[in-house]
Amino acid sequence: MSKPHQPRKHARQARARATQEAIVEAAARILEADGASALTTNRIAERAGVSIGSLYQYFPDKRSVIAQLLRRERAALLDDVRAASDGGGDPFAAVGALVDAALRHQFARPAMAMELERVETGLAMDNEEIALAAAIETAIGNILRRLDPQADAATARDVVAICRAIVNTAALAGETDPTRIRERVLRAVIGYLRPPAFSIP
Amino acid sequence: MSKPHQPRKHARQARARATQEAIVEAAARILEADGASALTTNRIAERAGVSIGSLYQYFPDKRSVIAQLLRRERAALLDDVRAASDGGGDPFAAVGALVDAALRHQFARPAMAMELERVETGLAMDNEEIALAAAIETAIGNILRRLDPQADAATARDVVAICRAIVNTAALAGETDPTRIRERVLRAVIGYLRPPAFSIP
DNA sequence: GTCTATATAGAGATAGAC
DNA sequence: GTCTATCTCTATATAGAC
Repeated sequence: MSKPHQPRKHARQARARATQEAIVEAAARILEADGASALTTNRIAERAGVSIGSLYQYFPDKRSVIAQLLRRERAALLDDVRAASDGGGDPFAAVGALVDAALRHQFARPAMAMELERVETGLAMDNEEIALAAAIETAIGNILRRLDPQADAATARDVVAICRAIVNTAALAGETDPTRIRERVLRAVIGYLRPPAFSIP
Repeated sequence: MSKPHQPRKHARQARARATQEAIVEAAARILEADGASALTTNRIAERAGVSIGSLYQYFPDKRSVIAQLLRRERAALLDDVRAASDGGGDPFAAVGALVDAALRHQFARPAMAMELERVETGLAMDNEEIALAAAIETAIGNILRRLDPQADAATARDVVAICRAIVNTAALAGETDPTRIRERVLRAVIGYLRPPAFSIP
């Protein structure tokens, strides 16, 4: 059998996927290194090693590049959260695993996560993003209800918000020790979930 | 004595101050109504009822308009926090007053506060802003130490972050009842401050 | 001192050669 | 399919009349 000189269809598709992923990852790296204001289509193309024309071959506009990065990150978080909810029966351990997932997600690339959040707020969510966000909220709610039977959608949102806020603030202030931050996040989350025994004035 | 037909110096200064304030408030209203991406110098001038040329008579560049808005908001928060720390001896009441101050600040104009935060992150702080932020942190730390003697700068940052995060998330999700939100913020903050009696896994 | 008109720069996006 | 060159738009900021 001679060497085929025309790539098969799925080989081309694989190459196309790789290029798409390179573009998305280039956007991630720019966010990480230089922030949201540096995220221009020309820079994305340059960093991805393709021309601006090629970028627009793969994505209809800038927004869709960011949207795909968002989907990628959210899908990874969803996987992590679901894995956390599989862990055994101890409710405290489950919440601990949930916090770990959130921290891992936020701490893997803290600057990127922060800048992506900033960009996200200015973007309308499409259907797939809404579905992912809802799935994450549901999965988190399932875990939280093991500790706090009244936990609802607002509870899940608050817990995510607390995790993000403490990690982002710590990262901005130059903290780098995840265990110290984990301890603080857990205190806030557990305290939030279990109504304190003392009275609130 | 005839009607003076030339304004005195401090009258001119007062007019100038009023124009400056009108420009800053116009920026605030644009953030509130249309978000950070709509905050252009032309729109600020238009909304303030002056021409773009006049805006640049009062501010050297766009950044300094935003900076003055930031200073205005931070100074107001500092006043509120200091007032909260004056209240009597009960540490829980003091923390409650602190949370109320933060909520009042964030809830007075939630959309504006959120968008201003977004803009802020992309801006380098000047000396006056750094001083204000430090003063706020110190004042909060003084209150927190009444409940938690180990409270340090990171503690104060975390508490502010928790307040902001829960309020912003709630506002984004369409919640409007401040008392419900206050209860959740207090649970998270008090839980964060007092190490729980049960063990953390 | 306030305006209109405009210079300048950089963004997103497209056209058309190869 | 990928590139270079470029269009178009909109932003910040300035110039110069009044």
